[in-house]
Amino acid sequence: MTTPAVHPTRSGPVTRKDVARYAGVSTAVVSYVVNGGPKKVAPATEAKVQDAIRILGYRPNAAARALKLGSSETLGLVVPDISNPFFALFSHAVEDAAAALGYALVLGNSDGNLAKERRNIRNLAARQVDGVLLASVLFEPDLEVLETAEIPSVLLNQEQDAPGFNSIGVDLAAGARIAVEHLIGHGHTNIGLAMGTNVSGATDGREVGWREALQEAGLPEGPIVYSAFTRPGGYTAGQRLLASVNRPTAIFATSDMQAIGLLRAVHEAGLSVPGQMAVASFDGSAESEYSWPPLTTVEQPVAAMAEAAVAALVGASRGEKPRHRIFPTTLHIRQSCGCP
Amino acid sequence: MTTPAVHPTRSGPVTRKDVARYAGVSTAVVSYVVNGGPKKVAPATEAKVQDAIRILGYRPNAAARALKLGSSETLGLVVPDISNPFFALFSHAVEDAAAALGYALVLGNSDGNLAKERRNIRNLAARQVDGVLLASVLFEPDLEVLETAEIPSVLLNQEQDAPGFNSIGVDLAAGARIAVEHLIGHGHTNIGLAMGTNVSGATDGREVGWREALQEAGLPEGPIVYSAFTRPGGYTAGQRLLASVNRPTAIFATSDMQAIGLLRAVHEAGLSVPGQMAVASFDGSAESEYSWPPLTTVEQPVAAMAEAAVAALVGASRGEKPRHRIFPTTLHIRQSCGCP
DNA sequence: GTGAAAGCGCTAACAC
DNA sequence: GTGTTAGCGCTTTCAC
Repeated sequence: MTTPAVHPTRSGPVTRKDVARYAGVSTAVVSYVVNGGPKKVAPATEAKVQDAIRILGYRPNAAARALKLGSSETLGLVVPDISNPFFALFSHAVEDAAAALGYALVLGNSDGNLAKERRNIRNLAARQVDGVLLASVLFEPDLEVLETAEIPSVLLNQEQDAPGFNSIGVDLAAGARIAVEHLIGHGHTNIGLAMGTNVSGATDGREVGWREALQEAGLPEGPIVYSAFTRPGGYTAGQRLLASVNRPTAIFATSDMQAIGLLRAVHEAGLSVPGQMAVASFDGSAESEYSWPPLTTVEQPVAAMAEAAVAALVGASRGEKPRHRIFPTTLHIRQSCGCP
Repeated sequence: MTTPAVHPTRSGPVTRKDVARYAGVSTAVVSYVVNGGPKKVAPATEAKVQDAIRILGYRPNAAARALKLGSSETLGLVVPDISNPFFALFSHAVEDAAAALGYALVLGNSDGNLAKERRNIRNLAARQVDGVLLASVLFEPDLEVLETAEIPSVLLNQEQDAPGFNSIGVDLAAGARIAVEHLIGHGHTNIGLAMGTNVSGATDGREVGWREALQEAGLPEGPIVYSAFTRPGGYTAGQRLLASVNRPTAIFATSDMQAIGLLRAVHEAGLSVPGQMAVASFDGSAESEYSWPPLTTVEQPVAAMAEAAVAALVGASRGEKPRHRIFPTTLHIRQSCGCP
């Protein structure tokens, strides 16, 4: 319980000037106290100012500060869809990392729509955000908007290096490989792939990893089905995979959401998981732990990536060079693969 | 493909002054063009200005505008946890509604922590957001922070009216009632409740609705288990409900996430759903559609609520009175209840 | 240790 | 239809 703030009788918000007058000091001193610098203030004066601030209920005006300083202490995050659990998790981690550094986070959804993505970026730039984190709807993002926006940025979910840009991603191929190798370890010889589709035509690292693991084990390629990185996408992928002429006994899905959809298709077909169909997936979202059966999944180090992304942005305003960072994944073993 | 912007040779960002000089007009005219008012501009002049803007790559400085206007055209959203699918969905809807009105959305997670919730609100207030949407960690939110912040606000997930505040909620009791009535319609006479817990002690409307439906049907109350509104919470609730002396044949869970956790507990116990245990839940999140079996759930009109919340905030700055709005829910019938 | 004042980029009232 | 200008609240240099 703190003493309730007594509001000033005069109208309008309390400014630094009011505080100065009340405390009997200049506005500069109020600034020194509020910001802890750049000048020292006598303890007695400081106390007076603090009192005035509390009594008047003064809150600094961030817009004025942003105007003066040229920095809004705000970061922008543009994702295809915040209600995708992976991006929701990521957003949370980004918000944590940003808040720890005193930055607020402005959120924008692009809904898988390039025009909307661009609009979001431009909007953020106009709002003087100090940096933007972009999970593009494109596999190879449209760097021009970012360039003309002249704003520090980090490309998220980015496996390939984009020179001149900060980027962050996971080692998709390595992650897929450990998952598929694990499935192979369970004795499967026909392992299908439920591959999510990108807007671009480039081959996703997860497809590469799946293929590599199979090759190294001297196994033939199982059936591949391409569909969206979503629950419905996984559902139809599952249906098609189950209908394929050489039906696999195990499937690697490139996202947890696809795996969830796939699980539904498998259950509907009356097959048991992992008995008649083993499944492994990618992302490590919370949802994967409570599916039936719980999913064996390749976990992305979301918190670490978010921290690195925010750090890169904050570093960029200090003149640090853009760089490309790839994070390792870890296999989270649960029951869908056949482990007890 | 648009003509690439030619950047000015001089350093620093382009201001309205640069545009004015380049176009050979005054800064006022640039403002009139950019804002489409308040004065009319001759078509020829307007064209010149537009050209200058494009050529110089001018972007208005939102901080300056916010300072001048006293409005940042930004809304704040504080939720317990954006990675909770329900809040993720809600956030998306809020962002859509805000963007449609030209507002950006600043996101804050309170992580179920009251101190953090308060810090978020104060932070948003300092940033001159035009309003905050608060999904409090408390059942009866701490209105003092909001009051002293002197900022328009809407309380989300708020069943009860908080005089002087905008609030929005769903009719929890009615929603629970239709779900439980549906379960009763399937012939169940022993229906348990997996009730999520609030920080406050007030009785949740969903508990009321469950009880009412049972009473009206002349049925005895089934077992109740209280636990968190989460997947793990639902999981332990499920385990306890299954272990109860008079094990129910159907359970109503107060959130989809609880139901997902509950489903896992039921599956682990080797019971079939809905055969040996029927389930219905609350929220209508995307996850509920792809559980096994798909959940019969009470859907909240998230988009409508988000729009209303944003409208209330924008209305508040125009002097509209705060009001309390309750939205109806709809039962989404899938298979977990026993329907084919 | 403290204060006066310039100026960040923008809007809009007012003058022409 | 266009231009001039005061001032939004803040930071910080420079003088005291």
